[in-house]
Amino acid sequence: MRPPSIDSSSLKSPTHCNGRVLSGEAEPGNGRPRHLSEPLVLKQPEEETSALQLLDQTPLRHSPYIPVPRQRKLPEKAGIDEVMAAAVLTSLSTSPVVLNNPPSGFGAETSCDTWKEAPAMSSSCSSSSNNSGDWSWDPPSDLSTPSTPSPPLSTDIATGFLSSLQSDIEETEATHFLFGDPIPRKRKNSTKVMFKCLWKNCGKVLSSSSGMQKHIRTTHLGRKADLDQSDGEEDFYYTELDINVDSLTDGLSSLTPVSPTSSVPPAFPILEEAQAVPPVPVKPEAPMVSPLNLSAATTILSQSAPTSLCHIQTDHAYQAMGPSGLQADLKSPPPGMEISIAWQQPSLFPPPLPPVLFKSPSGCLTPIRPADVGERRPQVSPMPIAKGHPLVPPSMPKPTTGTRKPRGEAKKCRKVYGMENRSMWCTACRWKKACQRFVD
DNA sequence: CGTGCCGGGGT
DNA sequence: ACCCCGGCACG
Ligand SMILES: [Zn+2]
Repeated sequence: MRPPSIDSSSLKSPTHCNGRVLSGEAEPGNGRPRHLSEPLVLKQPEEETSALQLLDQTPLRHSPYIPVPRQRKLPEKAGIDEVMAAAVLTSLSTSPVVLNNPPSGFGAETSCDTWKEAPAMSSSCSSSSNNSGDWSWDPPSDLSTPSTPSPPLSTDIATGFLSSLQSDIEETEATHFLFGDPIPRKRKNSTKVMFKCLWKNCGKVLSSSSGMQKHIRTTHLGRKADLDQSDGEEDFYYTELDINVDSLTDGLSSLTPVSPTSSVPPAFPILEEAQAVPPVPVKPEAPMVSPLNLSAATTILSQSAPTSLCHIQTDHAYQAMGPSGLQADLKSPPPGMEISIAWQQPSLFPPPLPPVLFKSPSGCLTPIRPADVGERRPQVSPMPIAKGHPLVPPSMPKPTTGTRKPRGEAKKCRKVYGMENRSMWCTACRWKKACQRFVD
């Protein structure tokens, strides 16, 4: 259509004379990451090393025992539990603090976000080759958080959600690792749900969760029978079984692997009204039953590690992805050695700000983005399908004021380097995308 | 009004 | 895939 003018085309020469003229002062003439051969590059190893050291400080060797329900032993392998705990602990300690929840810390909402960001998170946590996101924080071959396979555990994790959305980080975690996603919910078919008691020598099976809870409460926890309140603690002691009435699959139903086709991302039916286990089950008369107190601990645990157990965030996936392979070292870390953080910067870097670890207002370090609650403004509708109800038409819908996007408060490349040095920005910033270097 | 970045567009 | 920018929410 438009007759191309020679001028413009020549100016725009896509080959190497990129159009970015401004900010050319400090630049050799063009290309942004063109300083590979500069002596500065030598500095890189050092930075890296220090970073590594920093990491090393984590209590990796002796996991100090975690305040975990002692009674809470599942049918088998306490060993795995330990491993799990260790893993969790490790992750936790590696990432100093992850709970930096802005004002609105809601249950359902949170999980909603979780699912959304979950993929990204898991990718940087344990997954190996999952670059689903456009510019997901590309995780180097990161091998930590061994997704310990645990048959029985997984069984109940598959459904654990239904009972308590935030029952236990362990389970939730495992779920995420196993599926890398939200979990499809349950069979839509003619599947009957049963609840099986996991207590030591009790294989009781009931058809209602409330019944099961009651059973556990009274029979195993030795609680008052009349007490209707459930602490959510019971959830740990029973599991849910899907009995396929249709094809009579029977058996254990095991978990139904998420089918790629029907992932139904948004549908997160967590409506724990049945026993609305509050975040802090501080019932007015809680005796001092040991197993119960744990519930508190558990809760805390799950809070302190909300969805994001990642550690260290390598910088921009963008430039790192470059064919030049700047991140050579994260290729194959020596066996036994995990965490091979290799944050790098193409080159020159009179760092106005150290790129790893950022501290949040609360004074804690925030290694990686919380994988949720951080952004996403149009998340809205904590409650799905609000079927046309003449009542309360414009009540909940608080588009702007209600659902405010916190927007991280860390200075990003733009501000740090300024418009002048735009070439120093991380790729994401240059493209007006979520900053990768100074992630919240 | 600057900043951060989503969504969408161009190549 | 790379790159850019309109436009908007947030401060
Ligand atoms: Zn940036």
